Amino acid sequence: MNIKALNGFKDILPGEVELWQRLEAVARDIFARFNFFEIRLPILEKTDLFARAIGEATDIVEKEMYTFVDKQVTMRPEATASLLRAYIEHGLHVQKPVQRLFTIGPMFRHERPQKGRLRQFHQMDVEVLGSVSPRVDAEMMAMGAMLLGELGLFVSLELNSLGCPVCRPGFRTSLLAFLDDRHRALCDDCKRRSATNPLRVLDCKNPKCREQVLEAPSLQDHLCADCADHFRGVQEGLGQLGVQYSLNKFMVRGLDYYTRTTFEFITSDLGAQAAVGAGGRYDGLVEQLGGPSVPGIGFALGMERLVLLLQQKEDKIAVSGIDLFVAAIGEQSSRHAFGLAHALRTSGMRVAMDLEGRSLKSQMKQAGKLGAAHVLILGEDELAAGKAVLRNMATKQQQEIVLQEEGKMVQTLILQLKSL
RNA sequence: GUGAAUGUAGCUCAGCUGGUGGUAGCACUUGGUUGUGGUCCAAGAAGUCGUGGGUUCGAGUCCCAUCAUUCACCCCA
Repeated sequence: MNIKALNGFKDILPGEVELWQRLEAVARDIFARFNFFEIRLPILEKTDLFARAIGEATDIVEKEMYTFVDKQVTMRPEATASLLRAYIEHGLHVQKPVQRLFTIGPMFRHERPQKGRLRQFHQMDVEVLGSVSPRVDAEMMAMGAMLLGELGLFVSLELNSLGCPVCRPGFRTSLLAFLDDRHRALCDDCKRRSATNPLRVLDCKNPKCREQVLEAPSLQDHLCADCADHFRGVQEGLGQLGVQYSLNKFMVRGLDYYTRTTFEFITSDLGAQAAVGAGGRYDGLVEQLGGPSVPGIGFALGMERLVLLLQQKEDKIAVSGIDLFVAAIGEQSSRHAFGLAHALRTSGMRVAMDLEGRSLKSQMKQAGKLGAAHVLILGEDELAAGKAVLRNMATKQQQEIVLQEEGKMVQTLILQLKSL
């Protein structure tokens, strides 16, 4: 019986995990600069939460959720629903009129895995609740762009406005009329979509549909006065902050809750999984979930996809080395070194030693691989003479050190490591 | 859920029209240096050739099934 990880579930091993740590460190730094606070959320929620937030008719809810049917609970397929549930449950709108929150963690969707798409994947999710200001929208995108920029990634930003419950029905009607005229020319999926979710036809990848849809009415032309004002404000803000973007009238969202601003960070380097980050405004959602009437906007970054891009850059991540390797020869020395290494670690140093009784040569090799700055060699001869040899691995300089009682020895070594 | 490709050492891969599993690279262990790393050299260890059937004197190689992986569709971050 050979047990392997589940299809679509991955181990992140040493060597790759450093990239994840760097990604998270950069992200946390930038989120802090923009005054966002972390919130940690459970992975399991009532199934109903996702059905109501994401939309009963979406693919995610219809066929991709990991649900314990008997318990009516589901492993979260995205973060926004859980975050809003917590926001409402704890009355966060009362504590602050505008809440800026982020969360980082695994999400679960039962899809067929492929490049940049796993069944357990990780997102960094950022949300602002309580503001309708178009500057917030612009700021969110600027923050995303800054994050990607500081990671050294070149990703483009696409922007659209989906309108609101006031203007979208009108657009829908004219879109439906347009699609009806060309029903025959559409692919089978789009024939179905015309009935269920006509907006989706706009971003069908089938070339035939794309051609048909080129002349389709544009959402941007059907916005009501308020939405048009808002959309103008967003673009003005982006311009002021120097964020590069392009308008894409065909971009719609797969989740039902989006209104007005939607955007995607897109790369051409990941095959079919072009979106490394996406989000938008969801002004009615909090209320729809039983909370106060509070507007919101958020976006999520796909961490696997960002890590793939970082790997493609092939920047070598310097593995942070250790301070000291204690090399001992013989049982007596090894016993002495065992205690000394522990004392050094207690005082805050990164220390390694070999516990397998290997040759000095082998121990030196290990020290080299671990990136040890120094090696303390404790041989039988040295021990007998009450001494040890300290070697600087970079300069190859060595110097003798008189062995002392452990506490003093630690002090001496800390000083010597700086000077040698 | 649909389609295609691929499964040989821990990893990356050779292995032609069936004839004893590789002086292959990386990684690992040991040695060259009786006690000194990164380079170099040598040796060593490591495999039910995904699994199960079939064809054949003989299958890693051909056929069937099955499982897994990958890419794409779909969907999405």
